Amino acid sequence: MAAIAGSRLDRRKARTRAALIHAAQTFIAEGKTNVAILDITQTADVGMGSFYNHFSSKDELFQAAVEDALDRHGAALDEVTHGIDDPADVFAHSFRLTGRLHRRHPQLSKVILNNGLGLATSEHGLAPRARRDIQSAIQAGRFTAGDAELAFVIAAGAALCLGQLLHTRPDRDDAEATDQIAEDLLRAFGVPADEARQICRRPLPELRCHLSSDR
Amino acid sequence: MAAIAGSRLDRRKARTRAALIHAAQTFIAEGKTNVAILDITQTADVGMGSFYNHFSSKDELFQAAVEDALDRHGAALDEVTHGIDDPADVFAHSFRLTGRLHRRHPQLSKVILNNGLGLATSEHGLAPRARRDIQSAIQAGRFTAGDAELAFVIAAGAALCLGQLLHTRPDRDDAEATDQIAEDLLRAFGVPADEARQICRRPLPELRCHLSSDR
DNA sequence: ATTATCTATAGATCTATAGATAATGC
DNA sequence: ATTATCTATAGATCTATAGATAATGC
Repeated sequence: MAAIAGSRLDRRKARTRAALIHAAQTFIAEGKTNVAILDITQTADVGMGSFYNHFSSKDELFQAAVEDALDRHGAALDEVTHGIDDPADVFAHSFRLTGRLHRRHPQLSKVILNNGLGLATSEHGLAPRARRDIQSAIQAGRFTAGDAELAFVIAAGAALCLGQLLHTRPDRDDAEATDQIAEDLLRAFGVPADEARQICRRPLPELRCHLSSDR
Repeated sequence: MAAIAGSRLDRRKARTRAALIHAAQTFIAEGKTNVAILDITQTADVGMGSFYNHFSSKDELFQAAVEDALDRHGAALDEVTHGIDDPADVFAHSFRLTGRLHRRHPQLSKVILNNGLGLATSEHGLAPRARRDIQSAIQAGRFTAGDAELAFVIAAGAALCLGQLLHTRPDRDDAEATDQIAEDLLRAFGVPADEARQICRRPLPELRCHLSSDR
């Protein structure tokens, strides 16, 4: 929509790069990380030679593809938590949105899940935000947990495994399961039960964009 | 030690297979799943042709290697929980042993972690045992959690992310962090705080064998 | 005699680049 | 004139097997 910065040449280049990243995400989501570079460029509808204008190896592309997915997720999180002051509430909103991601944006979700525990150590996406929120909540006295890092371990692990569950059990209600776990986590971190319940029942705003690599 | 079943020929075959699996685990633990089959057979000190006597593709070998790691872990869990009746206690022992695995048997741990969320859906290793224990504990009234599957999601996620943490933060005390999370989980599942604390402070027996693929 | 292993390699596949073409800038 | 793209391919790499050798069974 709005013209992206740079010359037309820059935009063309960005388009090719985006096509490669999108193709890579398609393969990652399918668990096919052994595809030939030619397969990727064909899926991206781009000449084989163009690949090396942007990435010097398949690994570099895949890393960029995961980072792109995490950044989309991160942008969605920022949007949904914008303007919320209570860090416990921010944390809960982020977790609940993440839980809804898996069904609504399965490709994005699968790229993140396929990266596995990389999520927990990444500086993009959910991890840095959850760390920040947990620390803030502890400092503000909203969480009584003693060790922010251990609280993060529990939350990040639950977010990942929940995603896995929602993909392997299509019969389960995603919002219900997600909100239940969010509530459990708040309680585990020291939020009173009734308040935890209330926070996790607030309506979640709809998202605008970011999210889909199939935009 | 004790003679393994079968003829000498069978034992020779088993030795070759084990060498291939062990080599595969070495590479998986390093995150190198793109190695050539020749690299694997050389690491296993086995002829290239022998590979196809045992596996029809690299993928098949890697799957077997992960399964072997999970089974070793599972055998260790069974040993450490043998004779314990209270399912909450069995669960806690399993979790606490798993936490100690990462530093004591880093290769085994890394094979499991590298498999990522596959742990949660596998029928080998921790997952089936944790499911069983959580269900038993709920039925026995030891856990008050309403949904065994969601409790499992939280526990499995925590076990995985904890492993990741213990590898990326060598300064952290592994037993302390593990036992703290185990205690948090018991409380989250409805065990009274003082009892949860007590369970997670019991001494853990030393293990005999299984565990190391570097035996 | 049978079975598993090893060595060596044909053929398939993939990577990375060279050189040609097309699009944009000025 | 410059920059990005495309096509085509040389050379590297890998897979899967054929055929030879070694170990075990009887």
